[in-house]
Amino acid sequence: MPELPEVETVRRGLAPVMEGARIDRVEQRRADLRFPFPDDFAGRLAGRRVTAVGRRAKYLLVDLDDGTILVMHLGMSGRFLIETGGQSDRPGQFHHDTAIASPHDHVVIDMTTQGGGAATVTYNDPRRFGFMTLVPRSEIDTHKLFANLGVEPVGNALDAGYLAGRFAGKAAPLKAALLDQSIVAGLGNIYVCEALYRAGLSPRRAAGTLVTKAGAPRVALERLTAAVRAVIADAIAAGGSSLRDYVQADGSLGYFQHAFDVYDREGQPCATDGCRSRIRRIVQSGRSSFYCPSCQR
DNA sequence: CGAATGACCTGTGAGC
DNA sequence: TGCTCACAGGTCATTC
Repeated sequence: MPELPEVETVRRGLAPVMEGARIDRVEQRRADLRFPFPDDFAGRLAGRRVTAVGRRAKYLLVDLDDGTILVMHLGMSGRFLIETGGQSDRPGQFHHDTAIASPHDHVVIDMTTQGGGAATVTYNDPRRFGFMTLVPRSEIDTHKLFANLGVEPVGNALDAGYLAGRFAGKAAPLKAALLDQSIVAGLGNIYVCEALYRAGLSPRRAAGTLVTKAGAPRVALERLTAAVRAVIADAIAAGGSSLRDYVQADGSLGYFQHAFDVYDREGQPCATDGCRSRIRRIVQSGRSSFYCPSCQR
């Protein structure tokens, strides 16, 4: 899936089209994605005006003028196609009405933008691990999906002291601890691998070893905190990573994948100057971890 | 309780 | 060329 930087990139693509727009019609083409849609999903959206497009962790939050929030998650393969004023971001597709529908276009949202033009946003998701639901604004922090989310890796909430508190006594490997959305919200497999490389820490190292007996962050944890923040910031600045399924909401390609040091680079030379090792792949919690056995301890 | 595993889906690329 | 297999950005339920 899109991890946090990709979701943030999608948010930035959707916001200028959706904010201030009126939803004219929603076509829901199947009863469920990962979860069933709420009852009368399309009906509840029709006629609503969008007041803001936000993000929390990997969730997109579309604020509506009736006090509800359309919550959308992209799963592993979700993406949006945006068409405005006859322009489409799907290659070869010029207008919604004449497009050859993809079998994986699951939700089509027709809108009138703030400027008065027509716009269509189509949600496409081959694997259907994504979902959409509606949550009252007043419940957004206590809702099951959000109540246990950890801090955002951007902004000031993530610091070494916080991570020390969460890692203390943990036997779980750093890879698992960083993927845990209740600790840091929004990290995924790619950026955890990259952050651990930048911090010079093995994905297998126990999280608790980065904390002193007194509960303070060790220097390595300071490095890791900075690495997480930096890799996420760099990826957002690059417009995310475009892998198999993921393209920016405007159809252009993010380019952070060219900046990967370790992810999907098994057998290739380590990028560190003077290091003669090759990147190794291991499986942890059923996911691939890529790392340099020399630089990461 | 924490940690590991399988399940949910389809598509793609590698290897034979 | 066509087949089979491993694997893919994420979570969630189940099991130890």
